[in-house]
Amino acid sequence: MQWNLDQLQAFVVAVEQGSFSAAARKIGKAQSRISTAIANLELDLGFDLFDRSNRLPVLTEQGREMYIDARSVLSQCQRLSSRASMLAKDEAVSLTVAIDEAVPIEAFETFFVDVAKRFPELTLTILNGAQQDIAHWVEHKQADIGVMFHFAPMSTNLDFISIANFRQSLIVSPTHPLAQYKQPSLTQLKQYRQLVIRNRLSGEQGITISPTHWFIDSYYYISSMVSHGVGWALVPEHVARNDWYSGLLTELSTRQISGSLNMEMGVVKRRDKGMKQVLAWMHSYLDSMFNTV
Amino acid sequence: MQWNLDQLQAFVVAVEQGSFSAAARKIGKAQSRISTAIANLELDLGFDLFDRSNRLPVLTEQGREMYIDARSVLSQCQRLSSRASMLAKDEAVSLTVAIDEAVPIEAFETFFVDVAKRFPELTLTILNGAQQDIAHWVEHKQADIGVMFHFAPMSTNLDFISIANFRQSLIVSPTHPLAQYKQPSLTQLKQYRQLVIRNRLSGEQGITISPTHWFIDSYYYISSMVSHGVGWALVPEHVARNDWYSGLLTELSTRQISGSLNMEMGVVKRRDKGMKQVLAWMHSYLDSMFNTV
DNA sequence: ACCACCTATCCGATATTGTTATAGATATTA
DNA sequence: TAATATCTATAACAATATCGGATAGGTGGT
Repeated sequence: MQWNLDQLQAFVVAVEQGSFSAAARKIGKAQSRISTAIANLELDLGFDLFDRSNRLPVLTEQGREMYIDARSVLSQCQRLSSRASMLAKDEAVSLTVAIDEAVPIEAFETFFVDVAKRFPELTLTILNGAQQDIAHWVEHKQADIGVMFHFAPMSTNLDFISIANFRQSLIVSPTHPLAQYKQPSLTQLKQYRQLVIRNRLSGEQGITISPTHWFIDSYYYISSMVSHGVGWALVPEHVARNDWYSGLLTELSTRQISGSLNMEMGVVKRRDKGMKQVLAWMHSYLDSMFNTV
Repeated sequence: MQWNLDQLQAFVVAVEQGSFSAAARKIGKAQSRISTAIANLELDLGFDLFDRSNRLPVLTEQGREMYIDARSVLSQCQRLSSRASMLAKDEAVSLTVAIDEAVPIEAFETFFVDVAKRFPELTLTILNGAQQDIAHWVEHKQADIGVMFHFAPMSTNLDFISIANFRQSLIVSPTHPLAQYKQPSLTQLKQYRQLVIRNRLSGEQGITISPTHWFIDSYYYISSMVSHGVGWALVPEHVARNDWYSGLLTELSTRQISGSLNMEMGVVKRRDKGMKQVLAWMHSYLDSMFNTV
């Protein structure tokens, strides 16, 4: 392999322009350069790329194959260049987004499509983890940005920007004693076991009402256990919605529960990391996605 | 973009070897070349790739990104080179296989996996078509090789190499009058409409027994019409097998039908096309796949 | 302090690449 | 058929880049 990119470019442009002279004009070099470049390339590859028996060169069968490969090499080079110029402007070219598994992922499908459209060269990595992993990943630089729920203040290294509120649902199994009450009172709730979300790492935890309660670190485990009659729980509305429909869970009124039942969903990022263009764009996108509709 | 492949190679090898000197030894060039190559590359990209404050150079954050891109450019180049050397040896680098839709495709899954293993640089295209399309595609160079059934002699331009025999099944709908007989006689069969396969282009056709018959150009249309009680038909065993199980079709004995009920499945290729290595390999593979087990 | 090994830079010889000019070939047009 | 325009290939020569070797300066380990 001694051929070089100039030869490849000469070849590709010649194919696309249909003649060596036209290619030379297009690139802005002397015609002889195209001619010799392609001749050398052919010498190096070991076969002819063009059939020159006619006035205009026409691709040989092998040339047609090489054209495909040459174009793909050049487009890889272009990708390298464009990513390099992003880096030169101190812009990010790869980004890891960590999303709480309890966040409704459907809401982000169009988001990711739009990211791909807006930043075609961006290498995006998506991590999906339990509640407690998200902030941890962001804080320890395994993720650039995270989307998660929270109740309590974050580590001081992290910025939390709220982008949406979710109502919490009070759920029980249809066979649970509480299921007979449409609007259970606090006293009634306190008689039964409550399953409470609790962040394994930070210790951050949800609203605790009943004196008998278990802490669990995943909303999905919680709703599964609730459906088996282990107790009652407060979970984000969408987490349990599928199970209402299938009859595994019943939703009860939360009117008797004092205090805010809203959970914030938001974006976390490291405080020390600059708000690069991509991050800024993502944030304003998510903000308008959830807050203006 | 004025950087070149030598610079990228110097960069990549330097990363992998951990030092410029080691990279120079590895490539077999003077150390100064690596040093200047990388310096020029950095100058061109607009940022440093290595942090040289320590004894050994260590990748910067941007360098880490560029390393990924550089490696992918070089591997594309390698692909181009290896495909070029195939072409120089007059070997095929891309191949189109056309497969009759009536051929059981499951039989070819491991085949394609093995092709990919044996010829990693091969660009494979698979066409799936009705009976009559296959030979046509191969004859008109839209496919290099075809897998199909046949009864009658082929065009003289085509080689047919038999690789397997399939039994034909006699099928009727469970509600069809013939379904009451386990072993229908020829006389009985002649009383009802037969659905016969017929190649739209070549006119090649299957065994015709009943004086009242329709010609249809797809086995799947045939078995679908048979299941609706339109008539009876002879089709390759596997085409109808799913429908036996689901009760849509009944198979009857073919003992009373004289003549061969075997269909040949085989490989077609143009007679004028040389048996390149890939084709030879494919043929012997398919041969042993069907004939030695 | 010494040694081994590293990177950056300078230097002269060499090779490559680039331009211009020209010759031969092939379509188009009058 | 002859003139014209346009194409490719190649020679001649200038500009530039690349080559290996030598050297200077730095760093880490003994």
